[in-house]
Amino acid sequence: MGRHSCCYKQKVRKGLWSPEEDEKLVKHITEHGHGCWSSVPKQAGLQRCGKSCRLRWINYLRPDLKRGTFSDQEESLIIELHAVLGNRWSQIAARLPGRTDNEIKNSWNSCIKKKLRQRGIDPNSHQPLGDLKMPTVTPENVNRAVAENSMASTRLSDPMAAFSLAQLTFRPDDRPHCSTVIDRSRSSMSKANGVELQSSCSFDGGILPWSELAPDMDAQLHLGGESEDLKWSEYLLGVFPTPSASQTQTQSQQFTGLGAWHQNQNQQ
DNA sequence: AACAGAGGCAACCGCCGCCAG
DNA sequence: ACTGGCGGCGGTTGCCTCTGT
Repeated sequence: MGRHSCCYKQKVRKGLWSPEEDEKLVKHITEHGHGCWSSVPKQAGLQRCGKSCRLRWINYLRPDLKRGTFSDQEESLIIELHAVLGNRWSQIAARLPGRTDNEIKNSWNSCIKKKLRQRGIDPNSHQPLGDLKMPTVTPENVNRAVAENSMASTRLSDPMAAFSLAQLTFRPDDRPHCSTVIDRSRSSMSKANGVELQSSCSFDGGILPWSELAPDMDAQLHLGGESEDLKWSEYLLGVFPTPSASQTQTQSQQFTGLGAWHQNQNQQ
């Protein structure tokens, strides 16, 4: 249990991914798809375990990632979804196109929780701190609500409506800046983007279409926050070719900053 | 300028569920 | 029915950067 067999078979590298490793993984998946993750490291020439490759791809190399600061709408949405789904980050991520469960989880733990407490809201129960009269949003409650609604074609709209969530949303004016700054010098920052995949990279793991869950927020989500956010794809455009361009360039041309990474590695 | 503490974030660990043999 | 392999998930860790002194 735990560690997969592939991790025992060969000596696998750990720690931050180098640009070369990213390049190899992107190249392999772009050309062949990931298929069986456990075989990806070998086929791609990586000394990593399959799980590590999968994680790296899903969280950083996937071309449809948005990255950058969470918009107010996204943060509010995360809070609302967390009130209903709890720590089911993958399901929450499924409602936020371009966001990963890891990113949302990190944001929740480092940023959003703090903000909720500052507002006098318990991030676990989503109720005012010290207010014990209100029914608590527990996993049991959520499960019950979800189960009840799943009877009718697995819709979650009612559980969402069952909880009064207006109190949980942030006002845009007083939010402390919660930034995910793209640091170009950081060694492990992936440089991949704009790669068209054969394999699916859509958010299809959700339990129902986003439009069914909160149809009117869908538009807001795509409009909000874009202007101030440094979009991952935009950042990467400078160092990584667009899909059309990538087909005519060698992969080695698509990555920059190798020197910085080597320097970093040497320092260690 | 140097240091210490806090915060952010990438990656790993361990567990679970599914599925094929 | 059982077992092992694998994908997926959530929790946690540890490194790096930032910020305050």
